[in-house]
Amino acid sequence: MEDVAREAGVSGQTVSRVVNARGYVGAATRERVEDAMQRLGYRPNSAARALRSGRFRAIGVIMFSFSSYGNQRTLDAIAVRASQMGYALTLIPVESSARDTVAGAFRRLEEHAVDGIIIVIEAHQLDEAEVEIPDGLPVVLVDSNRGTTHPFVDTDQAQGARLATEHLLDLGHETVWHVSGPAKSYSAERRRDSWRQTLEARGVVAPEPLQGDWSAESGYQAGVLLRDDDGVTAVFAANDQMAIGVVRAFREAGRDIPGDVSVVGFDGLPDAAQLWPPLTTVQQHPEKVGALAVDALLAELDGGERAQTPLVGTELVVRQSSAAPRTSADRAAAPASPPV
Amino acid sequence: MEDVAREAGVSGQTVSRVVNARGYVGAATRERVEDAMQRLGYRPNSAARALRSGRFRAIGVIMFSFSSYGNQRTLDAIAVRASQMGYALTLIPVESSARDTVAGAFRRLEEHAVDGIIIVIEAHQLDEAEVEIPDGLPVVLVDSNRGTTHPFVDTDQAQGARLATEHLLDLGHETVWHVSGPAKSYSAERRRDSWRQTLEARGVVAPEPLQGDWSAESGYQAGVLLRDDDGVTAVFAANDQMAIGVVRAFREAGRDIPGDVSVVGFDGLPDAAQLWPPLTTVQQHPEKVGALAVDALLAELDGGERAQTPLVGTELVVRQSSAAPRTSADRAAAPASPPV
DNA sequence: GCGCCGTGTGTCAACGTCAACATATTCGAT
DNA sequence: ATCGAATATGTTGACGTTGACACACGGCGC
Repeated sequence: MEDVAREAGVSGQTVSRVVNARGYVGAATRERVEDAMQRLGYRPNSAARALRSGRFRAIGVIMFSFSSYGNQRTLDAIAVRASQMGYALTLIPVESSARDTVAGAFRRLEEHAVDGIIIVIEAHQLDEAEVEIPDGLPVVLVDSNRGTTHPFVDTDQAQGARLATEHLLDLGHETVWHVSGPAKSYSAERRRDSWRQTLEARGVVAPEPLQGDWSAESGYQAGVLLRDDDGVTAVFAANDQMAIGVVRAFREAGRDIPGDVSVVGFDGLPDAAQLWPPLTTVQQHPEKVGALAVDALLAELDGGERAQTPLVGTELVVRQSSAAPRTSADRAAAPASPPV
Repeated sequence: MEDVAREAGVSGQTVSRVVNARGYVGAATRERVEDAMQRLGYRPNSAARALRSGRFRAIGVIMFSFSSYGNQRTLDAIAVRASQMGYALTLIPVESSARDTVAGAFRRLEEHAVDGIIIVIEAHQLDEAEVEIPDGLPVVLVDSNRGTTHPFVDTDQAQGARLATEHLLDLGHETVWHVSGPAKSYSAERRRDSWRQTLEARGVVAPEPLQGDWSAESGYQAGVLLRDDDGVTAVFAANDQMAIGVVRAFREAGRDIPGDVSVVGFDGLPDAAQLWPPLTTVQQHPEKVGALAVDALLAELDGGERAQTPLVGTELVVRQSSAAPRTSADRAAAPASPPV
């Protein structure tokens, strides 16, 4: 900065004023300074700026590595929104929920230069990690309901699961089986609870849910358990990947999708439409979740007020993996042939 | 820091020495200081540190938002490795390759506190953006071959494409069709070139490749064009998503995979094994790419030497979407029925 | 007994920026 | 002609940390 000031024949303060467009600067002077900045390739030093102002214009994100597609998209959206708002994003990956790992992430983040933190980790895993969230920094939680102490943003899991379950019931299926996500997952819990409630509201008995771990492999294993039971005609998988595994299991046993069994997923993976058969799924909007999380954090930062954030809605996308169940007459007529 | 010093009855400098474990500090004093830090919840201020030392202990990553699965994984690996090495990661998303967008990303990154930059953007898109990479900062490129000016790290695209093509030829297919990635993509280009060379090395004429854009949808469209030609018995798609689309197209027309047509992908999506049929693919290792990129950058940072980084190898994973072609006898015997 | 080295601690200045204040100039209103 | 407001620029100090240097003390070898 000093060099620029000398080059332009002004004081450092004037350079500062030009850079920040604050206060009065003569037009000619401004031009001279801008010229000098250009020539010398001057870039303001953010460290000094941060030191002076106490603001870093950076947001920290704590997130599991190897995260789900949805979380990756959320991160992406957070990055985009933060960038729009002139904030940088500092990413702190956490490899497991082991307590010291998560705690270590917080420590690193505290030392690093951030004005606030967005945590994209399942609530239960957070609980498990027994992390005390530092109080100096504003925090927003995603995918979590530790809502009493910090604002949180999330998809409306319950609504989505209801849409999926009702869709299958409306098609005429007597009941709907469920392949749920891992026990520790808050989202999985919400989807499972909502599925059960939806069935019960219709006076239908909910079968015992099978538990997966979000992976297609676990969906396949659940499908293997289900496929030998002829009574199973409709399966709601808690995410698209597990739905893929379920489909594979049934197909492998020669049971047709959706002829013999309807399968609905959850997530809205972009490729779900191109699977064979194209997968009926609940479309999430992680990009909205990410943007809302940033907005909520910035609101806390600026105003100090706790932003009230609504849950982000989902939509059912009906494709070809779900259909009305075969009547017993159908079944006799066409044992197991692929549809067009 | 001042408070801690007062609390412990020492000077600020001694506190600094304790924090950084540098220089001589008496055992009793150290303990007193550590105690005081604990009590007061002292955290060193990174801005001041950076200002003083000129080092930020942070790495910037420039990457397209909505990036491919592979790049997401690479980012993840970069984050993990950087974190291990005590570096924070600053993520700068770029929404399009429009010149000012990318240039803007650089500017933001220069202003922000980073010691070096890793760029995860296709080389051609970089070229197009006509970005001059700033010379003050060490830069490592991923997914690119602008190798003359900066070190670069990448998957061995050519080797992978060769594996896939040779696999199909070895199964007995007369030739191999190819659904390539977008024209602007360096990876796509390398995979296509290698596919062609492999065919020519075997004295086989390469059919005209079809061009997709990495999406399953585009793979489907390519598949629609191919499926009516009975001569097509083997397709190598430049990524798994397009392979999914290709499979759907053939299935939709009643042509069996792998009975009538073999399909091989590229990427090693974790769910590829659970597709129906499980997809033969070329397994990449983005986690290695990310780690190497960080290592190369840190080597530049510390030593100033240009790290020599090898290409990261791939492996062919043979699953059930590829098989020997039917002989004409087979074809007459079993027109189009699903395998187990 | 003298000087020297190793150890432990304090003082000072500087990193680059910007808020606060001080100063200088111009111009219109009285 | 004088004053005050608006405009334009300079000076100073402080943000929190740490490197350079200075100082103080005890033990060792000669």
